[in-house]
Amino acid sequence: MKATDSRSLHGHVIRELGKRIVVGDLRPGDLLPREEDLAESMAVSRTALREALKVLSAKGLIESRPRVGTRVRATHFWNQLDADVLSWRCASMPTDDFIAKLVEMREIIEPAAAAAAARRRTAAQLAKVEQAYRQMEVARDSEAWAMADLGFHDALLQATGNELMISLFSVIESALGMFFVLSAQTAGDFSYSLPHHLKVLEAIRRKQPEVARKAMQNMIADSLANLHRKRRKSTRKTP
Amino acid sequence: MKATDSRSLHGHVIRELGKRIVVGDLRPGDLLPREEDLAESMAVSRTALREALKVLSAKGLIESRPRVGTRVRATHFWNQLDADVLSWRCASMPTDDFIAKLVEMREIIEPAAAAAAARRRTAAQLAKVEQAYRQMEVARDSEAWAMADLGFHDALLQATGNELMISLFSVIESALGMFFVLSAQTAGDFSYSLPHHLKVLEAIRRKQPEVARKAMQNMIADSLANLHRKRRKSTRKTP
DNA sequence: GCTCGAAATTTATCATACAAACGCGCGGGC
DNA sequence: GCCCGCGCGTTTGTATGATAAATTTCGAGC
Repeated sequence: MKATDSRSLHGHVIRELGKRIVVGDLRPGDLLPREEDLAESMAVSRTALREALKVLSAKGLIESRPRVGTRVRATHFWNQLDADVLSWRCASMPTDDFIAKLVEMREIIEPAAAAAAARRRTAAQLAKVEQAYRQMEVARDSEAWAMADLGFHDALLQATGNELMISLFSVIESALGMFFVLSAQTAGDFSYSLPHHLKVLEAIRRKQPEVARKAMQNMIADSLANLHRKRRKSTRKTP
Repeated sequence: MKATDSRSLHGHVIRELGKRIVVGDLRPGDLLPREEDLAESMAVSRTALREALKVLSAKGLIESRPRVGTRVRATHFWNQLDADVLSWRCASMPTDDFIAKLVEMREIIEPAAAAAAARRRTAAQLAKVEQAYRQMEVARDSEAWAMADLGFHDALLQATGNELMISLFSVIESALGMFFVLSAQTAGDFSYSLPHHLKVLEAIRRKQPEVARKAMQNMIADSLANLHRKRRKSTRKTP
């Protein structure tokens, strides 16, 4: 996905205020300073500030009313699935709890996506998945493999033909990508996960939704177990 | 969820332009008129127009660059899960195809949510679900039942403790609500679906994730079958 | 023909002014 | 003494005009 352009001035304001809210520096119910004061304190014009406030308002983070001011809304109003909101949370809140929620979403989507792809894929879409798989087969270094793996999952998502699922997965995946570097998979891994990918591919080719779902579940389970094992072995960052 | 306030001036511009883009009146790649001209054609100041453009930009619908202008982005950049984008699609594109995609998402989320709720619910959260169920039991008119039903699903979602799931469901549900009036369930229905709700509740109480998932799947399947049956009987709006 | 630079156009940002909405307090009526 | 309504002040909403920055385009020079 795309995050708000931080280079532009109001983009910077969006990021700054958005982070402060998501992190909890500004808490729900809190009243922001007057626009004029806030603009001054961030060294931008009121115009630029207001453009930023409008965007944050669209993300459900704040609410402005004449005479009363701008206040932070309750968390249940936030667009939790917004790419920015998600990335701000990821950038600051390294609680395993939140990561677990992201992983849970991934575990829900991907098997369902595999099943949907198996049910509805066109010939062209299947070809794309097959091509991605072949690129995984011939991948030599871990970078090429990571790229091909990404392509496989993307092709699979496209084959579902459901743009809502595609969008959801893309958001979740990019958020997860901020924790687990994609190229973290070392050379030993693909000989490990390649058969899983093959099973998913075969199920999609044969249009067997439930088989595809199960295969994907197995793949995820293995991947997670692998990750945990590695995490335990390597430097433990968890307190 | 909350949609952008249409009463305010820039809110109106957001809705107007957003709809035009989502509907396809303005197609990806199209260049919008200059800000000054566009502002004039919509009878607002350039300030208000720009605030609207910023919001649409945050939703991924458009992209502005100096000297080049503002152009509609490709659909795969759109925040498909944005409440506004979804509602605009619903308000204009009554294709059964899109509804099917929404239903598919719901079918994916709810069983998973039921399972998660069964796995992690606290005592307080269980109490909320039970309370909602009891209100369904005593509901006499269809309006009260619809309200209680909504409460049940909400309590269940809350019990998952995953705000991402809550947000996703809320967005999908409100979009679906634009097609199927919630109170469409007539008196005959709840005696029908109440046992399903009870099974879900029981599974959550006993912390049996897979049982809860299956029960929810059954409930959805019945609900859909019921809907199709009714749709066929009543006036057919489909061409 | 190619390269580099100046110009023109459009968005980005700013400063200022006015309008509208709304809470708050004051004052009058009962 | 208490309630109701009206005016005032504050803050956001909108408008206007000007300037800066970016980037495409076109032309001049080699």
